Amino acid sequence: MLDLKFVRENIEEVKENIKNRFMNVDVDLVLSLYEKKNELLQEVEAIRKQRNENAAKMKSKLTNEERQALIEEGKGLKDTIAEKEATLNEVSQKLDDEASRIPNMAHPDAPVGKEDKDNLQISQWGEVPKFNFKPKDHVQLGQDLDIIDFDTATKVTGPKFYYLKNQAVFLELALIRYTMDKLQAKGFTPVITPDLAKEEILQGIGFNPRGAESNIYTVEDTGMCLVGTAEITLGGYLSKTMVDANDLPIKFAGLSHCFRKEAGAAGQYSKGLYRVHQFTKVEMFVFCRPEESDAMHEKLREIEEEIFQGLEIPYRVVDTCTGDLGAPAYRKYDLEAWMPGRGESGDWGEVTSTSNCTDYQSRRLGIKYKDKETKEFLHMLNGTAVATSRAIIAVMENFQQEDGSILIPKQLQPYTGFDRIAKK
RNA sequence: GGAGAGAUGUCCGAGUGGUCGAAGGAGGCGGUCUUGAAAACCGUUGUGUCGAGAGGCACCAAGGGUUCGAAUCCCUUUCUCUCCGCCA
Repeated sequence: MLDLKFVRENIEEVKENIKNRFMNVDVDLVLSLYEKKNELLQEVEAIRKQRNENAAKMKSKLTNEERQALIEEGKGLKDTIAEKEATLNEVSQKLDDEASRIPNMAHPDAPVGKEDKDNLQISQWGEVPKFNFKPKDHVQLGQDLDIIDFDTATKVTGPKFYYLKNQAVFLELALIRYTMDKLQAKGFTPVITPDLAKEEILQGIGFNPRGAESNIYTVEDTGMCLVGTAEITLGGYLSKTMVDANDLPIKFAGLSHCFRKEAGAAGQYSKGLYRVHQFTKVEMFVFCRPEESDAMHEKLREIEEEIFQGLEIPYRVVDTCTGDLGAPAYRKYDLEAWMPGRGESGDWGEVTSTSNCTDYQSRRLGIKYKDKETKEFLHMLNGTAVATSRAIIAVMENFQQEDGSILIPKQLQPYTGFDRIAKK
């Protein structure tokens, strides 16, 4: 969440930012609650002071009457404090609810716009493949080669689940290992994270675990949720800690499953593996000094590009518009890979996304860094290294051959142990 | 899962319900001494929050409770250690 002092001093900028993001938050309500909370806080503290003074008086020798009088007075103070505190808690809770709905400020260069068509393409890499046959989509390929089974998953679990079989298993494992090796070489600490996390961590990261619009599965009676991304467990890793500035930047490469409800999402553009309830992802996560975060964000984007270049998959990079930024993001880049089976005759489909969330998450999670002069909230960034489901789509569809087989990108072959997936 | 012990500041470690934001030591920082260093000595050394400021309030694993008053008493939870059981 934003610093409320900042909100108080930059009311118009905050409102403008909310408008640019096409969100609806009542900033004036937040400010009036903030003011009210501070008033109540001061009242409560003034009475607590009286209580402390009253208690201090009783340290000295007193007559019974004097003592009794003080005790009576103390009892009265105690009741008053209890009442005031109850109101204070109520107001604080309301304030917290409202304030956490205010999104992060956006980078001044982030394009202003409402939806994905307003995103700004900033580069493109690779050649869109031209087939001298009609390319299949990955659903067809997966079925023909017996490597992905949606129908059985629907029977056993439900729609938007899948079994990977045969070589697809090794393709997924290869993508993970290929990515982990690259990231480890770049100084990221490899991590396999839990797939569940507490609600408070979700909220700190900026996810809303509750409500109809939530994309998150909650596990009944446990206070936990299935994570939608390792961003949650990696960001939560340092919650409530003070980091030594010399240890920054801290870089994690986290492998986890990702679970998303994806309610209502269906249709041609989300078919097959594209939008599923469970997938596997290697996520990059960085904690750094505020002054480093812009450069670090560019670095994460470059790493994502390097990974897809290594896979020889054509992609373009877009600078996400304000309306399409998640609430915690200050700026976001997406890589969209070419997917020959998408839409009528192929289309770009998002495969990675990297966000600089500045101190929006660290403030809520309580993650600071310290050096000689400073103790401040640090900046947190995340980026997809590889979401295996979508990477598998890109590999299958781009590398398909006329005979229905699929070639494996060169850099992946040492990890798969085979260079082609063909019909048995 | 069962039985027991414990959790205090950067670390070690004391703490009878009121004089405890917390003894003492170590470490850090500043200084005296020294050609320099060590030793010795002196001083200083938590965080958060509200407030323009003065200053206040909160925090002794976390959350509740008892009390005029809780680091100290009671309950719950978490974690650590020892022993037993179970287990991939």
